[in-house]
Amino acid sequence: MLDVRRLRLLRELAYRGTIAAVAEALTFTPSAVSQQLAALEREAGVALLERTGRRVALTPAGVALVRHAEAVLERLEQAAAELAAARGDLSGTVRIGAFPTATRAILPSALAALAHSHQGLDPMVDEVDPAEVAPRLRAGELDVALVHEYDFVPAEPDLALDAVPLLDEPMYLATIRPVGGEGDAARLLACREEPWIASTPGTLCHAMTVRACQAAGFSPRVRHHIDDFATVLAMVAVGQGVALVPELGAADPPEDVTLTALSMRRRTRVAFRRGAGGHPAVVALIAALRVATSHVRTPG
Amino acid sequence: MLDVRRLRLLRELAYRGTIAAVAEALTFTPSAVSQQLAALEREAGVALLERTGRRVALTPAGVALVRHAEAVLERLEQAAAELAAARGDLSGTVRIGAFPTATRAILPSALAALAHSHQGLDPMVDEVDPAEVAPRLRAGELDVALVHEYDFVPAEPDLALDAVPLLDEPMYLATIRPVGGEGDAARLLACREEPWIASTPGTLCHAMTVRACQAAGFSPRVRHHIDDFATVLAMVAVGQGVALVPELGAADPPEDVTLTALSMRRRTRVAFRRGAGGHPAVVALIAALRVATSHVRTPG
DNA sequence: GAAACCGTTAAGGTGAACTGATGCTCGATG
DNA sequence: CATCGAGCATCAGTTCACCTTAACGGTTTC
Repeated sequence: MLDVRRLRLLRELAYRGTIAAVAEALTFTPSAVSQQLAALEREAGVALLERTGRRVALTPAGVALVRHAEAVLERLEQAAAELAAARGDLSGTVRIGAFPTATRAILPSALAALAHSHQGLDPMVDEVDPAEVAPRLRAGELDVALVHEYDFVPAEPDLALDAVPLLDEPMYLATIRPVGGEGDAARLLACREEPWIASTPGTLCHAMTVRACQAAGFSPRVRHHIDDFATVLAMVAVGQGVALVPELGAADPPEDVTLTALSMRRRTRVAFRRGAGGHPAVVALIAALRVATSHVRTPG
Repeated sequence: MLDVRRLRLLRELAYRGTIAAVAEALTFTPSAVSQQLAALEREAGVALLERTGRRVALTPAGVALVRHAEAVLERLEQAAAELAAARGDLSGTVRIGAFPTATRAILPSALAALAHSHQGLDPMVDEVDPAEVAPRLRAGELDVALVHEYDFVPAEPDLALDAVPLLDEPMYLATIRPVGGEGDAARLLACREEPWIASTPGTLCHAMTVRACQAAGFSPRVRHHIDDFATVLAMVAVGQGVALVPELGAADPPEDVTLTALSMRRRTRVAFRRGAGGHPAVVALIAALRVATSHVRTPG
């Protein structure tokens, strides 16, 4: 019988591309991963890995096997979720991953709601880099994660993960003076000469600002890199530049700031391992998130 | 992550009902099975087994978990089948289980066809007790098996196994003198005073004869217990009794024997582990069986 | 009431799997 | 072209999980 632990290594290899990365993700040494994959290959009787240069790639047979691995792992996840539901007590730790912006804007009230509805549940928040969310969910280091998806910055689908929509907010253009024009492009173009305030380079929010401006036909001159939208608005208020902020980041804006609604939107989703959607802790957390965001949520 | 090997033990327990039987089926000691199931239960956090007297029974949570185990094992079987197909060479051993009657009547020509079409394949036949077919298929000791199903003796469905129909033959009443009457019941009743020749008690074929007569309204007086239908016909020919034989057992009957076709039938199916239907060796063997039985097969 | 059966527990041995070290190949860099 | 680093494979050593043996307690049956 094929060893599921080894299949898990193979799946991880399909996502990460190198044995070293797999080893780091699952806290093994590369040696162990190499040995186990070699054993899997021997057992399979077919070449699953192809040594190309100093990397390894999956053969077609390897890719096919990964699909089966996904299915098996999903079903095991379902089984675990059902056991947790049968356990009933709903205690234990839920590990939540979130970007800094989501942490500040959504999680506090969600955790309050969760504490109220499920006292036994012990939430544990990890602020994680967006790129690390998917791997850490797969590896079981996180149970649920909040992920954003902007127009112009689509999230790539992950076969091992599932997600449900949570928020769908409009984006606002934050300026000092009212902005004229019709349509997103015209309004952004009206600010092409202004200095811009964006998030830290490398983040989704940063890419969102840059790409939106590029779609309007210009490259923004980014003066400040600030992640917290409240701070961003404060900077806008004192004339340091203009910025794009989502509705959740634009609550209670400074008086001097003008917010112009755009048609572009930010969608927030709750991601979890495929199969874990029935896990009572996941269900409870999603419910709490919905409660916490019910005043913002717009029908998507 | 739930351990699939342990889930396999749990599934086997669902079928067999005692830990000792599971241990024997999978060639472990009862101690090992007990320990592993205890570990699974600890891991699950829910009671999966209920100690009732000197036996154990599955709790509802245990039953639910078994369903997941079935699904996982089926998918692993599929993966293995796909790997075998990718391997392509189609070598190795196929273990075939069959009742004695099937062995004699079908397998020789099927194996000849297989040897012709797939030289690399190494068939290995095991004559097995009907009751042992399902467990040994599940345990991986057999890859395919021929199973019979008579009217009055339906086979019980097995969630872990799959099967395709192979044969659907009429049954014959073998006598010395022509039998009058219309309908199966009338014809059998005409022989109610005759001595009967049936198979060994405990076999399906034995049950078939007894139940058919009971359905006709009498209990047959069984004088001889003989499994081989050719021998049965020879006994009928010398006046030792009457018998029910399937078409495959009635090829080339002795001159003195009268065969009266009945409406009751015997269906033969090829069983294999769920998920293994795509395994090239299974595909090849089924094809060979169809070739070997094509002269008998009636549209079912 | 004895015997057979079944499941659990404790103790001990074995093998699988992981770590750490070493060597090799490939690719990038100056 | 030489050097360096990244990445994978292999080998030896160790640890730990799992299985077996042995012994015990409870239950059913004759």
